[in-house]
Amino acid sequence: MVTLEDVARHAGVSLATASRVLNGSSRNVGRTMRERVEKSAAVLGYRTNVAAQTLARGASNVIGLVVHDLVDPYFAALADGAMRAAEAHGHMVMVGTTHRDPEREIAYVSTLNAQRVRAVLISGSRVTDPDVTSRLRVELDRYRESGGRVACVGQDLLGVGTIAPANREGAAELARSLAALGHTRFAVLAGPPHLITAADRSAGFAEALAGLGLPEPQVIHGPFDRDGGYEAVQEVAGATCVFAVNDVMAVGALAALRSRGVRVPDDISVAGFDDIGPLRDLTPSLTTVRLPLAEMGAQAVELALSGEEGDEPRVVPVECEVVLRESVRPLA
Amino acid sequence: MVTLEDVARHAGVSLATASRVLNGSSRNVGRTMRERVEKSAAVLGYRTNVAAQTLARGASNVIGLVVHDLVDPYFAALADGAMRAAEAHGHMVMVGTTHRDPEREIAYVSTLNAQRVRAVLISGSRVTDPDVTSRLRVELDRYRESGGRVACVGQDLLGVGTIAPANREGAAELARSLAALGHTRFAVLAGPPHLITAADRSAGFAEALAGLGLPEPQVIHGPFDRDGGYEAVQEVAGATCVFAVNDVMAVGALAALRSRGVRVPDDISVAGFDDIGPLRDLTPSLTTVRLPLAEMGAQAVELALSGEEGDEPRVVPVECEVVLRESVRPLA
DNA sequence: CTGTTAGCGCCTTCAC
DNA sequence: GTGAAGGCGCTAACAG
Repeated sequence: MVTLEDVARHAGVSLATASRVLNGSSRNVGRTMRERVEKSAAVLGYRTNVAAQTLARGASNVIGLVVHDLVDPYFAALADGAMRAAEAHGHMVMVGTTHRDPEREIAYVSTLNAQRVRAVLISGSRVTDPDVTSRLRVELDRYRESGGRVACVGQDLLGVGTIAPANREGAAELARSLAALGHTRFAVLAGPPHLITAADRSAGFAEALAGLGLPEPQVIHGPFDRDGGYEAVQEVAGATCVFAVNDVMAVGALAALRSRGVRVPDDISVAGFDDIGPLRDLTPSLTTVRLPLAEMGAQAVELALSGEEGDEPRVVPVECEVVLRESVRPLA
Repeated sequence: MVTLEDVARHAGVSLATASRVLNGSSRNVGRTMRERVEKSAAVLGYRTNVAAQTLARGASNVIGLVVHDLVDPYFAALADGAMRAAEAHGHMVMVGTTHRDPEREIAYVSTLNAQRVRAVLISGSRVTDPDVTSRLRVELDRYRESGGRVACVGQDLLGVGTIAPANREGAAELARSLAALGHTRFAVLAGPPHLITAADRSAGFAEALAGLGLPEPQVIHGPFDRDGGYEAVQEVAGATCVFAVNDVMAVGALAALRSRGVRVPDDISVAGFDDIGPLRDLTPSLTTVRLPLAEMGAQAVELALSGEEGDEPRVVPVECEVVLRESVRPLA
């Protein structure tokens, strides 16, 4: 293993000088020495030992990202955006997948703290259980006390900078668009009650309907994934339009309806939420609420990295946009 | 920032003892001291400084994963499998996304080397350009010389342990299955010529047709992504069955056909390759060749971590399985 | 079983 | 502009 010292010796300069030219210091080094060092480094095949650098500097150049499930295109898109932004700052991204277990979210923050990552990004819905939320907060606070930066994508419940999608408003807007098409009887595939994102979308939708004087939607709970949508839609009764609180569930719903010979949108309309890229080519194409996922990931990086140590955490609202597509049709 | 020394002092023991109880050492420590240390650590909120640990141990506990594009479900699934396996070993995963630029693959290996990661996983198709391949090899060799482990998912061209999907055979098998259904005139959406995965699948398909005495397929090159499939399929002329060398391209092809009012499978059959999970609910459901993506990711981790320093690199073949679904229909 | 003591590789003030 | 030297937090011999 080639060390800085090897390079310095080979170049006939001091360790300090070698350090200054090889690892971005603000100090100036003379042309001659600089070139000698660079050449020696190249010849010997020197690679900075980031661990040593991190130890000496007290700050690393990696960003930790905690997601629920990388296979879910929602998080893949978020991660992609975060990685692009991180790279622009010269950082790498370390990913932790909780597979939807909130306890592992806490464990990851601890692990990332141990890694002394530059920043931690928490993404995905918060849960209603105040106990896990507060334990996560404790862990995050501990991390921040030692200089760590944190940002969250989702609900502003952690006392940290947050990229906050307008789930409630987006769902409400969707409800109004759907109602404008003549629908009055709705069903909501609402996901699990303990997931706040799901609950917000469901509530926003219902509130908008109430605001229009329409009857309450039929609310069906279930898992937040494809199979959850598949199962939940079986219980729909009497609705002309189904709102799945995320696109992945909507896909499951479409599959279930198709398998039962129910035509979408002829027999029933379906809408989702998120506007997942890889799902754009579904047939029928899915009416949904678009969230700029990649951007949100990038924003989270910027938010975490920006600002001073003691700043009040900022909350950055993210607007959604209703996208009407084939899976919904106007009611005669 | 609480250090091991703080904990040791607080517990009234030596640094060594504290280290032994807190950071998995094989050495034994007496009940009393052990408990005192654990309590102090908890009270003070101690978190191991992994950078210091890595420096002292000369080995980190993170695994580097290089992918082409995380948003591509192929890589998301691979990454998921790798992360699960890594976690079983107590490792975390750092992801680098090349966005399909081979140069960045090389750069990432260098960066991951600097991080002194425990292992590097290279995934995604190799390219035909011998220059970039050899430069990547040089970088990998440098890393391995300093004790790094490497595994590759794809073609065995890097001189490292490799998880090698049977692209050629899988495509050949698919060709035979399709031919058995009565198809004789095929088109292949072949992706870019420089991507070996694409080339292998295309070649395997053509060879199998030749072996059956069938005419050569129409081969259409283009990008390896959704839009590539969309564009390429427009040039298809006279085929009754189209083979897109990956599922994502097949989705693009389906979209293009639909937009032109061409019905699948009634007017033309379409097949893909990979069996991407989130695409299973497409209509019509996609005939494809299944690859156990998550498993492959996990296998890559095991392969990289296993074996002795100087072992001959192993090549682990991965079999594919043809999955016939609705997008293909027997020819009258 | 427990403590002492060198480093691990690099950064960074402080002199020159 | 350049060099010398202490220290970042932890581990792993080596003694006791």
